Amino acid sequence: MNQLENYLYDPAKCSLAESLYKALAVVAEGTLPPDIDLLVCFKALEQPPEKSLGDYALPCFRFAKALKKIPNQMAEELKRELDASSNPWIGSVILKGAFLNIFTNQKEVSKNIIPLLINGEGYKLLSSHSTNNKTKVMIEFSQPNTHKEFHVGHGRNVCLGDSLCRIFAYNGFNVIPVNYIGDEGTHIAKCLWAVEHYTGEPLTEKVENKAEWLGQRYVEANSKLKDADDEKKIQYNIEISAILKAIENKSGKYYESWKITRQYCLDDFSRIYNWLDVHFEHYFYESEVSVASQQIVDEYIAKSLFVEDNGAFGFDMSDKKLGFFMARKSDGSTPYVTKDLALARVKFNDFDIDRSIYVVGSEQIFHFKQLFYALEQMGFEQAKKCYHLSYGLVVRPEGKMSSRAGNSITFLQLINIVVDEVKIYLEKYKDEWDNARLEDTAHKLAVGAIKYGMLQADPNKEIVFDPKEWVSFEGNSGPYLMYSYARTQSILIKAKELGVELSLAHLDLLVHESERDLMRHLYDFNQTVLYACENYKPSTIANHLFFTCKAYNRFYNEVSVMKAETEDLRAARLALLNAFGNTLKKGLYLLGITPPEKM
RNA sequence: GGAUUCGUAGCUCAGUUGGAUAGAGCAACCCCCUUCUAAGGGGUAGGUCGUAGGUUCGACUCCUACCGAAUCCGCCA
Repeated sequence: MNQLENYLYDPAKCSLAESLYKALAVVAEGTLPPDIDLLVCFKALEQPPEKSLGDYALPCFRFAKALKKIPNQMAEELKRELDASSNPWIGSVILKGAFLNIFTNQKEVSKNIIPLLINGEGYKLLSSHSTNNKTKVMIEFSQPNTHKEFHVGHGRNVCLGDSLCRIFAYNGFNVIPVNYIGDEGTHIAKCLWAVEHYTGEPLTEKVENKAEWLGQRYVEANSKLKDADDEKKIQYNIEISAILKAIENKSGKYYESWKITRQYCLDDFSRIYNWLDVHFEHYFYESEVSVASQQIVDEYIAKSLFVEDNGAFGFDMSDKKLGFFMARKSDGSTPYVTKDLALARVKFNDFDIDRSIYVVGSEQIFHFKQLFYALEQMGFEQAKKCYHLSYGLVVRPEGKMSSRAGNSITFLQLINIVVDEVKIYLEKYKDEWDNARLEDTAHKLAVGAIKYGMLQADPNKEIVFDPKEWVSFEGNSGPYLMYSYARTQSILIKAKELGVELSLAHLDLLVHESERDLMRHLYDFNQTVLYACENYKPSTIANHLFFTCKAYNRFYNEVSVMKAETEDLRAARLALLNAFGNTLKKGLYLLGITPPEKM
């Protein structure tokens, strides 16, 4: 049984796998080939393409081949053995060609799943994994640059990273969420340069959104530079370079201005994270690691791992088709990749982590290949446990989003668009609810709409940002899932008013097709979260929840809970409803979403 | 030239690690609120899974080539 240790969240499949293994041994007359073990049996059990076919499907081709039998005959013999196994999970086994379709014993399923989802034990099955408990995983995400716009693309990163943290924690890992703020570099010098030389009005207390204002100055600086003729360009770059130096030397008026403006931006980030209910355990800052990164370069020049090339220093990786990893520019400053080396060392040494995950856009795939290879060559064992979760850009229907083209949308603008739309829907409650409740519900709905929109797509696909779709709350959307949740709560409230209690005594009455289907979706929840964790894909949870909600809403329409035919059936349906509500809430939590109780 | 991702219905996307007849949501058309929230449910229509080969009992899934879209590859992060 120890082979299936990691799969105990699915007792039915584990049990079926054992019966299958025994059945195979009988069919093989004692000697099974070594490549057929319990795990192979477990993985051979699949889901049929249609639920009317059964709960588990077993294609027999592979076993037939291994035991040198005809597939159809193999299936027949296995059916005979499974029928004789008296496994309580097996309802019936249907033979169809070389496929065996297994219907589980519904009584056993409902008995083993619904109580666990009601008392919460079902959600702890993955977290008890002992290996994961000992593994410290640092997940770095968000990494915003100060003095730059925080646009919707940055929002996708935050949603992804935060959800990943929750998913890893659910799977029992020791998770450390960290941020890495880009508070140093040319972009800041450019911003301050524009403020100093080319802005009519200085930054005062009167400016309402200071971070946004600074972001606009950065954009301004870029267009100024782009439009300048060659002579001007040289002059501008000298001015910018001087500002950069001043900041790095930590003295003078630009340093003072950096401190103040930097804080404005950090405050702005905090507001966004709070609104999103995203929290970090630790913040790293680029400005903290620049000194260490210079030392690293010296250290590895001395060890002759880094070599000089055209006045710059770096690591020649051309034999690995990774080009030249530049660690020090010819002017002596360090590019961001070098700071990543220094930061990785801090993570490994000071935080003693086992795994390191970087949530960064797909345009940096090449850089992370270089970085991980460099870390490996520098002797860090953990380099093998580094993973770059890359994700696609957020683009506009007409193409790439860019500040210059005037089609970029800041994350705050998105928030406002969605909040406004949500409030229109909530108008129906304006006489019933006080303002605080209206605001709170609007906030939850807007967060859910945005996060679901960001997470429902596969990470490495681009998201086409169309504002119209982000405020459409029908079908596959965050509000649809939250609405499904609210529907469970209103029934539970009604039940409470009437003094009706749920009961686990008559779960075997849940035989309606919509009930069976919903139960199956609940049963698959843990499997989905495990898959999402192993593949770094919150999107699979989002999709599974969507289909679970579809099953629930069908159930909702096809049968009545409170007006069930008998009291026993009503109590059983309340239990199923409760199990669904809990699971949906837990699933939404893993996406970073808190649903309102009523909407 | 090198690295990487994507191509599935008119549009936006799923497809649980190679399984059976390809799945949703928008948009279109038709039904269902005196019944637990219609931000809901059901139905109709819509497909040569970019193209061509290969691997095998079986390929949207894996391999190769090509076509198309995008990103990155020494002084921006």
